[in-house]
Amino acid sequence: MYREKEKRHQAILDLVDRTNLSSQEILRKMLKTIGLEVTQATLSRDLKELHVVKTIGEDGEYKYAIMEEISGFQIASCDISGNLLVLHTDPGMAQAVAFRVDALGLAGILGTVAGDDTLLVVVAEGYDSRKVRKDLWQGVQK
Amino acid sequence: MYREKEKRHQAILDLVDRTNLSSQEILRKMLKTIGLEVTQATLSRDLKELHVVKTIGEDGEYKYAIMEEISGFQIASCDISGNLLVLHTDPGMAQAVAFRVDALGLAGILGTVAGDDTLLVVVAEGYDSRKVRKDLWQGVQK
DNA sequence: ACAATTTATGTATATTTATACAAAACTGAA
DNA sequence: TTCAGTTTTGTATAAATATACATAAATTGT
Repeated sequence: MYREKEKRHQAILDLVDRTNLSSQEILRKMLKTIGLEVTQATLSRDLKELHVVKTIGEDGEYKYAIMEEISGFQIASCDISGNLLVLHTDPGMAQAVAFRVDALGLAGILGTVAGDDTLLVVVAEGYDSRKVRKDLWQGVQK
Repeated sequence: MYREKEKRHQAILDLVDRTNLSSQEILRKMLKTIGLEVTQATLSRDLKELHVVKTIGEDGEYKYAIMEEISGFQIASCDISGNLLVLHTDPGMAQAVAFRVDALGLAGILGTVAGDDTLLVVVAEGYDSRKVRKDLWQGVQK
């Protein structure tokens, strides 16, 4: 069941990113439609872990959003080793950062694997890791 | 009484910035100690206006904080006219930005006056407005 | 495989936050 | 000043969120 949580976390980040969620109850229903059934209590805990917060949108309405630091500032370092980028993040933030990186859809990135505070980014063959890092960094800054 | 609200908003931003507020009730009590008595309901509305959100701190505990965009991203423009900087912000954000600017404590800045979405920054004599703008911008990013 | 430990989740509920509504305070114009 | 319109606030309460506690599931070490 440990995998369920991860999957759900991904789905949550995804939904938070793409839609305007105004309450955990709505999020719960959305998750239900994709076969992920949990209670509001669990979502409260998930959101806390994921650093997703209830913000005020441009329209003045409440809306859940990923905390801004995630998109850039919470990356502590980004080193290169061959065709791998090794990113260190604040504790527990690797998943969220990975999500952001994936969302960039950079051609030079084959995929990511995230642990708790470390993240591996696999650079595609024929791409310069240094260049990819630069693109990643730029893209991730908002 | 219109002035009370402004004063309170300043105080709120100040407290949010300096202390770890975990609930509106605590904020209410703090404000009370400095002679500002309002109900939780009013604070809920204040925080919405000020774009102050309940985030998760580094220690994993809940904590109110000014939304990050405020510190930089919500500045739409920053023009120079003589010894004045004229900043335009998103609607209702001028106060919050002014607070941030004041907090920088830059020697080249005499003071700020904020409306709703516009903010005047008075540059001290003997300082280059262009340089001050640069410092302000830099300081406000983060 | 088993026991011990850790992690995840639901249930029930406490706590916290948002808001409908009414009243009060303020504003601008005549 | 007085009136009409606007804004702010409190009260009461609805709505939303967090968590104590119990249990189940997963993990670890043997």
